[in-house]
Amino acid sequence: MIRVSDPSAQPSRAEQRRNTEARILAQARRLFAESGYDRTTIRAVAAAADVDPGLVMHYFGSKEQLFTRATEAGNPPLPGGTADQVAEQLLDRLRGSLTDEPVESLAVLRSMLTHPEAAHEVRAASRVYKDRISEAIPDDQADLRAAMVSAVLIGVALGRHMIKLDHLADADPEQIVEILRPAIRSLTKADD
Amino acid sequence: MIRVSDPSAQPSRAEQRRNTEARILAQARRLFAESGYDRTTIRAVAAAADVDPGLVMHYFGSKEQLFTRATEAGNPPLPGGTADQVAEQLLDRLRGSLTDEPVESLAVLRSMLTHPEAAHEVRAASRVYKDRISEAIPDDQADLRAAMVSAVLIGVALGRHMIKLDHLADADPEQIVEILRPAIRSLTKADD
DNA sequence: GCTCTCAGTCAACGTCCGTAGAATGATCCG
DNA sequence: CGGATCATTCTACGGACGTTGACTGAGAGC
Repeated sequence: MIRVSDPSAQPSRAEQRRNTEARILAQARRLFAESGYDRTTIRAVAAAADVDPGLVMHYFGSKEQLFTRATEAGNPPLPGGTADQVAEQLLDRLRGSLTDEPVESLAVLRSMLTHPEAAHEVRAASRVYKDRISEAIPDDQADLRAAMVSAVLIGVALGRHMIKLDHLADADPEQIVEILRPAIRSLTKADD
Repeated sequence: MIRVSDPSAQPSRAEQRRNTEARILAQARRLFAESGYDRTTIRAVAAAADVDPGLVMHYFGSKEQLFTRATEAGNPPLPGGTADQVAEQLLDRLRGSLTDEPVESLAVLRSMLTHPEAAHEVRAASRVYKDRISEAIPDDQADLRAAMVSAVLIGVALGRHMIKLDHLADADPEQIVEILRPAIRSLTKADD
């Protein structure tokens, strides 16, 4: 009997550990996204994962490292291209984040104003955009424009998912994208 | 001798209380803006104001009420007008917030992702914008567009003051306003 | 001058937190 | 079968927090 490939078999010890670890990580992501770093306690994560708090420490070392593990995912880099192509790629990203909310991103966003490491991750993610945008628009303002694109996208995601601004929280994602398209295009174009 | 009008006189008891209260409020604003609601402790505020923690409770009742008092200020309502006029008023507001950072607003912004009441205050402030924008553009998308304007402005303020995005954190305010103008105008215009 | 008021201090409470370390018991391997 | 390994739990420490209530002492009003 081959344990690894038999789904009906009882899990091996290694499997069980992976399962437990994954369960803890999933609950950690959820709680970090809902409540942010400070208000999420290791005890609460452990309870949600039906596990002892000590086990969370045993596996992840500290709350800080748990947060790091829970939020590491990395948005894939943009393909790049012309200014208009980049703008459209950014709008695609936005559309995605408006519908199926990636929970790792929400955990980072929720904590970025009070937890320095979360803010650092946001800055790092923003640089990914910057590089593509700066390539596409050969302007001496390109870097600033790129940063403002990030700021705008962050603002819209925040307004929808966390602050829950009236009319934005429950609007049709496609409509949001349509309204925002000219704004993004104006930011990713040199001069005016 | 008229106590009230003589600045060299020792402060009356009432004056002294007002001074102390103001000192506590100023430090509370500063710390809430720097660290957010959760990470700001009453003990820290009291220490910064050179006062006993019990006194803060005595004057403000609770940490929650201290936060409310520290963040109440209210941005004045927009004058209103045509779509382009409203857009220009919004950009003026932005320019202001990019330079002399009103500390009450920063306290609210810093806490809005983790403290429900702060988020509520942001939603309330956003409605002020919404009303003027909706007046200016007779579109059935007006409410959504207004919310997105708020989201964009919040995103830029956040990116500059709190996340400190590269190139945005130390850019010239006027340049930011210029770059953002077409984007805001595209949002405050019906159709496209 | 004698109360009364009130700004301000002090010490303590109960609670919750992150974390440490010993204990337990099932599983793995030789 | 027997010992090593390791997933998991239990108990507890030390510190920080919001909040409370008793206390002190200087000014205000009569």
